[in-house]
Amino acid sequence: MRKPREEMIAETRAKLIAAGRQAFGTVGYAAASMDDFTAGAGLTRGALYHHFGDKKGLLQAVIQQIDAEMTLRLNRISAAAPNRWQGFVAECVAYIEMALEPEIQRIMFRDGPAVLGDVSQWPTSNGCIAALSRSIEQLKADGVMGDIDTEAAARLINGASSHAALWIAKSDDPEETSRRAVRGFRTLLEGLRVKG
Amino acid sequence: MRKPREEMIAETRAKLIAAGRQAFGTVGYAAASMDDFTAGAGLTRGALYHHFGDKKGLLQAVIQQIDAEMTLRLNRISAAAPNRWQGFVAECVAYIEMALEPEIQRIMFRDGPAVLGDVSQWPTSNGCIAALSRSIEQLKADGVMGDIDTEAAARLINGASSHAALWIAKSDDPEETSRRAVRGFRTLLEGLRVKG
DNA sequence: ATAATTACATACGCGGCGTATGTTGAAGAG
DNA sequence: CTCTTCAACATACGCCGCGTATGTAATTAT
Repeated sequence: MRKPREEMIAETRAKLIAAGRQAFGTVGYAAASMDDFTAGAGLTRGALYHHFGDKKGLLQAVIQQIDAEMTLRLNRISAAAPNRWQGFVAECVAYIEMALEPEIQRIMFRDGPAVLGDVSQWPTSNGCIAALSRSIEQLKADGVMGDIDTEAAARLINGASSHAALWIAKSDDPEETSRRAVRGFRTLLEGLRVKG
Repeated sequence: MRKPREEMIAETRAKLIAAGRQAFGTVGYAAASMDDFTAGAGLTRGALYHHFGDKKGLLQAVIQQIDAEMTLRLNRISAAAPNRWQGFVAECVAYIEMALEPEIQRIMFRDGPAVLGDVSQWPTSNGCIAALSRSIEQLKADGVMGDIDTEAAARLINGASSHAALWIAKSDDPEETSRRAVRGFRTLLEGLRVKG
């Protein structure tokens, strides 16, 4: 073997991130015992502190990983749409629906902001905001969307989406609530569209 | 004195809520030591557990108090506007600006949801959502706002507002960012208005 | 070959939380 | 008026989790 060393290290890091992600996503950040989930990965807290500095550092790494996955999914969805506007709407709807997944919801929309502050401000993990901004910029260039500050629009839409997801997830009838939220959201977006 | 007993009890409760509110609003919920801030109020953790059950119970009481204050402020603002639509917009803008206040931001938009789950779902502290919903309902009845699910609209707007506030608060130039956010927000609301 | 650094594990102390157990003073019964 | 009872707290104790300091084995550098 050429580089067993670096591979082992990368593997250790990956194990810790996976273990933390699992724990944070289920019991939540505060209730996740470092002793417990590192032991579950066959390691100790020593490894965690060595690689990530502290508990927050691991959370940051987990968020970065999830954000990358979300960004990839969003890009694929918008690319698959027949035109830019529909791609944009699909992207937003997908964002709401992703926020329904318990792991994403808990880590990205709850504990993340609470522990690290506004996550979208972190330069390492603003992939989703950036993806939304790109879509909006293109729509404005195409004349499909009216005059609105790009970043402001991206953040307002981001906020509406994540809150909508929380609303859906906590409701008694998530399916029905999801339909209501998505319909309202489409109406909201339609208001930004230039009428032809 | 007629009822010194109940007054003392209410005073104790008020002291605990005030102390917790101060601590939660500055150092945050997780870092707030119950021993410390109860001692600051001349009490002990025993009083806290007696009245509120646990730390989360106190947070809930604090949130309820703040929510009542916010609701009152929002109602006054919308009532002071020349017409319903302007009152509604002013209400939304005020909501953004309230979310700029550190105490409100920290407790209502960060630690609250992280610890208790979606706060707007709590029957005791959904005053702001209810206020928004009432305004929207009236606008729809007046024919000023188009067809959109009332609660969905309220929650989407609520989410956009709170996220906008986070964005503003964390930015390098809050004044400028605030202007951008409010402008974008007005554009967003304008899209929901029935054109005449 | 030895020195130095990396990648972890182990050990220790501290602080915070929850509970179990007092203690005091006020309300109600006789 | 006295005794009982219960509410409104304070005190005491133990557990758990975090952070750090230290130890150790393996790899790399010289």
